[in-house]
Amino acid sequence: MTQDAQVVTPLGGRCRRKDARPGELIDAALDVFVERGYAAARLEDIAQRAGVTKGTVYLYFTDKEELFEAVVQHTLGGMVARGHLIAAGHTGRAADLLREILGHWWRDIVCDPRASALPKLLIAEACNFPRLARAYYQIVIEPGRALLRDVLQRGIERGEFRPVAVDNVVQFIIGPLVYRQCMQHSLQVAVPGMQLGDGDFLRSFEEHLLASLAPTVAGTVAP
Amino acid sequence: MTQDAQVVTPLGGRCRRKDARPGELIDAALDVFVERGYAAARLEDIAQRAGVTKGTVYLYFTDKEELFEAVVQHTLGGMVARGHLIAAGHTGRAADLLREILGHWWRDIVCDPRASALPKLLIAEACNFPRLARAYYQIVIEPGRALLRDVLQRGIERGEFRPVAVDNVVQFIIGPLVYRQCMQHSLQVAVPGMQLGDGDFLRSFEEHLLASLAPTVAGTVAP
Amino acid sequence: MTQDAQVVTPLGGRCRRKDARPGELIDAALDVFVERGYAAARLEDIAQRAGVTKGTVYLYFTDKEELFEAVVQHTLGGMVARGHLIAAGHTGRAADLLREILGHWWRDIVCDPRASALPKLLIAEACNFPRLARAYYQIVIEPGRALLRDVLQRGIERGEFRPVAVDNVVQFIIGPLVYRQCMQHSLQVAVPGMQLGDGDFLRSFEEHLLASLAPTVAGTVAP
Amino acid sequence: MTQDAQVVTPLGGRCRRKDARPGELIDAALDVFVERGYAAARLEDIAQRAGVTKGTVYLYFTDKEELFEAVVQHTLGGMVARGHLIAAGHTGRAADLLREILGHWWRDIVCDPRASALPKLLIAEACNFPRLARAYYQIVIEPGRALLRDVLQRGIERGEFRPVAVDNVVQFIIGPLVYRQCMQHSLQVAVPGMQLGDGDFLRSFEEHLLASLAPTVAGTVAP
DNA sequence: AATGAATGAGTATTCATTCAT
DNA sequence: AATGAATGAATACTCATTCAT
Repeated sequence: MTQDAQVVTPLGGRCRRKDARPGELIDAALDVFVERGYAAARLEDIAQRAGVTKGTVYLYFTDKEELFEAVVQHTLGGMVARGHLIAAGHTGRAADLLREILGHWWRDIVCDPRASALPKLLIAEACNFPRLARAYYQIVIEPGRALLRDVLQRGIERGEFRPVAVDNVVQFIIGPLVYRQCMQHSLQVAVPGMQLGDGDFLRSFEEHLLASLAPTVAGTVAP
Repeated sequence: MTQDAQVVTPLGGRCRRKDARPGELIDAALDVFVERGYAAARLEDIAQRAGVTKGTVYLYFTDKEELFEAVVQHTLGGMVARGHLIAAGHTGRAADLLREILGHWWRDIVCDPRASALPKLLIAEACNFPRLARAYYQIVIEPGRALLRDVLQRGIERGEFRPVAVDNVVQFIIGPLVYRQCMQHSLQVAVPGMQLGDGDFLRSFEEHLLASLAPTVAGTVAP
Repeated sequence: MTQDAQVVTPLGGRCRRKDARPGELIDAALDVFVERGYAAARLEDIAQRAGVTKGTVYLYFTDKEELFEAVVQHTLGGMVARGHLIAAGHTGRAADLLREILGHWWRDIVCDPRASALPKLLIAEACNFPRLARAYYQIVIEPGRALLRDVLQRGIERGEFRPVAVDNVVQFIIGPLVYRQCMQHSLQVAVPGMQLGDGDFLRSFEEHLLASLAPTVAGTVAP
Repeated sequence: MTQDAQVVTPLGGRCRRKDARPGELIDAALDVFVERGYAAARLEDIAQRAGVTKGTVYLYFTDKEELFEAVVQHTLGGMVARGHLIAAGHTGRAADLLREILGHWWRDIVCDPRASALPKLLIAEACNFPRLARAYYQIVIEPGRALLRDVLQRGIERGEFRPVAVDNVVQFIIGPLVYRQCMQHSLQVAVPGMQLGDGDFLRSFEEHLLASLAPTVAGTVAP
């Protein structure tokens, strides 16, 4: 009853009640899982970061595994929609679309300290959480690839890009960005001076990709 | 001959193999670390797979952590050194040198089901074992980057490559390969049908890089 | 009343006794340490004797060593303090004060089968637990010596005692009592018939000390 | 065969052969047992200090317990004989005999870093090695007490000492010296600045005892 | 006689999970 | 709904002991 004071939040904002708890726990858990990895993450740390005690976690999640899965599922949701919307509404040049998609990836995910952390988690735990791995594959990876495949194919069909092995090039696009995300949340934390390229990474990367995709006048590329 | 007497142990039980043991333990440890992850790997399992008991591990390594370091050092330490040798002895075109280095990386690491697993391990555990992360950085990452930087710079100086932001391009080279290695040991294990590109990945990648690096006749690249 | 609800636990199982637990654990630990010695004392035995399980010990003490320190502090910490209080409030003859202090030592420590066991423990483990040894020195030994030093000095200044080498005589006072305590918990346990003097030890000891400290008419003491 | 070089020692002294081994091991073991206590003493350290390897210890002693018992038995031997010889041959004043005995105890045992260490060991381990405790009692303690008892009784009979409770006074003589020996090998090792009296301990002690034993002219001792 | 590689039982410590309040 | 005291299974590490050489 005395607690009701909390429900009436002075700022009129979101009040701390049981409805908010799962989200707060998921938030806190994401942080800790990312920092420590699944095995080393302690329920007590997660609870503390969410401002509750260990026991409370079990009111919302049956065990650590379920919490982990909820964290991933919840964080995954926001990562997909945008790309498809962008592609669907785009009518201009394929290069511009590619740039736009990369720009969004960069700003919304790579630069977001929370969103950028998921790949590391999934790479580390996929074998122990195959169900999660499959969800991630279906929700993030396959749609993401399809998106990039479409862009490349569109560009090739229009003669904007040279004909390349689309599925492979998709990996060349995904690889450097995911690699960077992983490093941000692993080695770079442990090795203080470590750099991940020399500034303006996104611009460099766009240029790199478009240079590679540019149609050649003659077959001058590779011997 | 003298060695054979030791290797072919008549009795399955205790046998003296002081010279061979560290290697056998490192081998077994690599397997178990890759399968289970560092934290979940039990010293007893590692020992058992090496055909010894727990205690024996501590005759050769002071720690679980030291064993892990030995695994990394032993598995990848030599690889980068070999790359530098190749580069040092190379006098031909930078593109050929790049191809040669990528070929070695591909065949000796990416295609080796054990060596290819280490980046995933390191990414997963770097935050919890900073000492290990720093060792990996010094043994593998920094030398590897330096190697690729040299190749690129050599190509640019000779006019074989266009002038690019070297440190970034190094990441574009490393990214797709490490990403592939990570996938091989995580999602691909959990998602049966998952593909990592459509065949001839290495050839595609070489072509992709060289196309991007090729000097442009005019500024035709990107607006 | 509110406390009683906790103390009388209806179910033998889990009950919350946060306030009482540390004391119960210290009690149990003293027993086990005395019986087995520090190294041979198993945390599990201590826990069991306190009616809890292993894990519970770690809710209250970070370490076996810290538990040991708590045992020493709790068992002897108050005793010396009491001695100082007695000395501070004493205005009569030094001999009487000395008798009073010895009486307390005798009744509260030598005759307490648990408190009397600590010197033996400390003597046995000091080399392996220097931190503990230093704590014991500061909590028990140095204050105890200071107390006796004061009494002797007071007696000498007042002419009640002859002038003696105070620091040495302090050892002559401590020695027989600590020696007796050690024997009670070692040889006397193993050698059934062993005697530690012939009754009325305390009275004898007081007389012995006061006879030695008595001022001499002439220098008749030693040739 | 090449080893024979060891047998022919250049200095003509005691050569290292199997006959000497047990003694060397006992020597080394005494050191380590005293430093660490029985439980914390590692067979490997003992072996190393004796210049052999762990396995060798088991050629001479069936296990750690037997080695410990051998150490104590062996060291005990030297501690008894002298005192009795002195007493047997003494015809002068009891005080002089007491002084002589204390002097020998002081110089041969208290000041000998090896011999002085036994009491600590036995006090610490008597409960776990009752057989040893009984041996120590019979070989050292009881004869030692008897010796002191005789001296005191002789002094009392001759009127050199006042009539005291002999068995108690024996403890007052033994206590400070044994206490000192224990401290030398325990707290004093761990607490660097610790002092055990202020110099000339032996002289002080003799004086202290003789002052206490001196016959009183009148009943001036204690009320 | 000596070695030292190998063993494996034993224990302090951690942490996910439970449940009385 | 929330707490936090209590649990107990799990594991890294130590060291006395064995035995093939």
